[in-house]
Amino acid sequence: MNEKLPVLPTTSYVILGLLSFGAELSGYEIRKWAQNLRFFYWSPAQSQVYSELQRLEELGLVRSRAVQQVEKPDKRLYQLTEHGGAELARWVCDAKVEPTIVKHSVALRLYFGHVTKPPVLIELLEKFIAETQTMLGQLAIVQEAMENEPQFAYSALVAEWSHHYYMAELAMAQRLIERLRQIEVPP
Amino acid sequence: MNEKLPVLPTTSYVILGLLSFGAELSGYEIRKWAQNLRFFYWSPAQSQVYSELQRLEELGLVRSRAVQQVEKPDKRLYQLTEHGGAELARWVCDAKVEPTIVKHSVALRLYFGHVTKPPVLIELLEKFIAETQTMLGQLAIVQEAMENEPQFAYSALVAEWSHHYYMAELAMAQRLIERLRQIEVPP
DNA sequence: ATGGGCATGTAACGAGTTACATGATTTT
DNA sequence: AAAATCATGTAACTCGTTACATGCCCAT
Repeated sequence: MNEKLPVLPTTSYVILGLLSFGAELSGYEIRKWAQNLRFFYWSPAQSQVYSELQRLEELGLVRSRAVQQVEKPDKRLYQLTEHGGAELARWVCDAKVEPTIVKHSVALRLYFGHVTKPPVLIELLEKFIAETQTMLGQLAIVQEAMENEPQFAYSALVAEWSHHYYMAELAMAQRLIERLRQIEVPP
Repeated sequence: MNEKLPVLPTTSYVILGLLSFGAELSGYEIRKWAQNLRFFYWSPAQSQVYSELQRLEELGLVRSRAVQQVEKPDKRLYQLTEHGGAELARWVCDAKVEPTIVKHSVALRLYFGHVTKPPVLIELLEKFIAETQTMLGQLAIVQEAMENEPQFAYSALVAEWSHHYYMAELAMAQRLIERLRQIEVPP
């Protein structure tokens, strides 16, 4: 088995990683957890999670068992195999550092700011600030749930990283609004 | 024409936006310019740019003309149509603020830090710092080229935003290394 | 003469989304 | 009674990448 493991997309490692915390998880649970990573890693669609799980099982990186539940729809619980754990560790340790992918549509729209007027851009940045504050609020909830849980020490570290990132975004958006106001007045 | 314009991917607006600076551009030039946006907006593959241009022309948002060159391969130069300019302005002003997509594979690997040991993670963060410094260097070159060019005032603003972002990433990675060193020693 | 930059494009594939379908349970 | 949550999955599609193919110019 897996003599020549195909190159897996990062989404696969997200799934392997979540299973590495030890709990047996359903596709549904993996999906919900993956959404909490959206602060630093865009989470895939629900259907993507299920198809990735199928592939990972075919590759022998995860194993599953069906659970018949009383008065609830059937569940399939997944866990990491030895191969899966080894492959995850290999990826975390040895994979080369890829540049971070950012798709910042607000920055992009500001880049094309000449097609409109500063007040419109200020409004855009104000909406962005509101969005960012919402994200910070959601992040705080996730952070609270991890407090003093030693198994989530690294998760907490990354959450803190995200927190700083969103705070910096907030500060920068506010500074840009100030700048745009200065342009707005003179002519 | 375009009574019902399909929903366009952001990549389309990147192309329309670059053409909105006024110059007639070839696919090749658009691609090269788009790469300078990678600091805040991941640039698409070369083949993607060409196929997007074809679609935009079919939709009447851009117009092209072939240029026969002496002793050089033929060139096709694109420019924005009125429709294209209007659609771009509509997008910049009216499109709703989508959450920023981030795919931070280093943060993700740190999140799964429990599968390895702190020294490995420190090494990972050091590589990340080196990568980030490279990005800052490349950004500085782009920034220099825009200095005192009034048509690129907004571009310069966004470049500054990116600069702050990478500086914050640098600071955070350094802080995380300190933290990991503290974990490393005691047990 | 070898490699890099200019210039365009196609074919095949994989990643990822949207929408749909089903059905039970729990909460409002 | 309606809406949200739990739970899984398929089908159709688009986005985007990789690899390939071509050919000329320019610098070393």
